[in-house]
Amino acid sequence: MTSPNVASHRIADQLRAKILAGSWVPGERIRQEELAEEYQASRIPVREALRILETDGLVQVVSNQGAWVASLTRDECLEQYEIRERLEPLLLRESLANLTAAQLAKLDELATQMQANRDVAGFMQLDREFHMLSYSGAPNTTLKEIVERLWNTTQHYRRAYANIAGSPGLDVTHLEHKLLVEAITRRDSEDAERMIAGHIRRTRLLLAQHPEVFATPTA
Amino acid sequence: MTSPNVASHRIADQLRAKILAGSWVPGERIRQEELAEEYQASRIPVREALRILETDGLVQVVSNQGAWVASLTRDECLEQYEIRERLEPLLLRESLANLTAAQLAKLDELATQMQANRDVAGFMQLDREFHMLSYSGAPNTTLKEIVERLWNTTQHYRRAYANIAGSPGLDVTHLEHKLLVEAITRRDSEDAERMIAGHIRRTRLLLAQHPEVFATPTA
DNA sequence: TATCTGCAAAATGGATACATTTGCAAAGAT
DNA sequence: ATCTTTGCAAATGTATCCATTTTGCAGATA
Repeated sequence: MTSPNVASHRIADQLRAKILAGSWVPGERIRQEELAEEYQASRIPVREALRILETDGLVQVVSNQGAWVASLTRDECLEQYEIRERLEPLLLRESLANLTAAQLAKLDELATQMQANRDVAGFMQLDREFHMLSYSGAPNTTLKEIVERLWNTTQHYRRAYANIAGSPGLDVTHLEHKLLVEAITRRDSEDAERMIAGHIRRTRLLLAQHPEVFATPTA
Repeated sequence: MTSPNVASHRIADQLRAKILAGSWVPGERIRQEELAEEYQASRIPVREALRILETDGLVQVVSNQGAWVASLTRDECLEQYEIRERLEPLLLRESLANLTAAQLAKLDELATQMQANRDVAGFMQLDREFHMLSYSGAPNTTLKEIVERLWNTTQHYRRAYANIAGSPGLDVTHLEHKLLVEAITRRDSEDAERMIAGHIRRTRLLLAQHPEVFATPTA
């Protein structure tokens, strides 16, 4: 429950958006006073916000040392993709039957938009909206939260890869999206499960081939 | 990284232990001032502690209303068991090859101890130690964290069921533990995966038959 | 009797000030 | 020259005080 009239939530929301958008990158130090000044508040709500974002998996807080934008090693990132390969098929299966015709149409529209879109920021947003919409029929609260958290923590590396691959590199991805929509529209849960697992798996294998995505900027 | 010389962590650690031990039950209101007085601190570190425990899934915090010990509906609890059915086999597989002979011996010893043990509190502790040890060979940090979180949030309902079932009701559980140890000792990952998935699944189906476990005490 | 209104008590949210810890840099010793 | 120690500056951790929100009850009204 995120209420915008509470400072800690406002700060958390804005910082979350900035991290997901890539304005803050993994490993970057977060100073409490800096944020406090930026958002015209004291350090107390800033600290609350950092804890909230820690729950989201976007920030790491260490006692007496401070906070950093959460970062993953290559192995950790690949591990999270393996987890997604196990969980998202389950989530999609639970969602499938409850998606409305309007939602199915919107899924197809999003897949088409993504294909036409040329910039990475647009792709990131549409891709996320597409997949989350495909899960929106599921009543599973915990599973949704876990999956969303995994999307959060891997978002930066997905973008880094998209930047490297470029638009032509995403052609297969767009095809997969179309096939996924088709399976979902047929309400074919087995096929849909296979598609989403394969979709995630292919991305994992591609990411594994690009260690430069996980290189630390400096240090 | 939990450092005991920071008040917020001390409070979080002790409250976590109390919740896991069952001294605080799901749905119970947590008042900041109460905790502050109990632990001889101001409300600031208490608030931090509540956020930390929220990350653990043990506490739910709502703006301007307060904090409660996290509680699950029947459906949510069963959902978490389904998630465990997908994730713990993966975790066990990753762990299997790296377990030492000494750890295998300890696993068998724990299974035997559990069988001999007659009180529920002892069972809860030994059972948790047993399964966590079986996963200790895995390098997967995120997966371990997710699984541990799921154990935390479902702990109360597992205990409630153990109390209802009583010692004789756990006979099959003990047998499953022995079979699991055997499969692990043979380094048979396929068999071990099947065993752990079935073990979790059976508990889920038993829990599903006991709605009284999820009854809210009052209100 | 049931419902609504409004005030007061209690609990949470936040700001300021102070305490403690950490890390780095410069000085000293081996 | 390298390693250790010491001390200071910067950042985090906590306490106290005040503001805001919520909640529950008392009283009025239909």
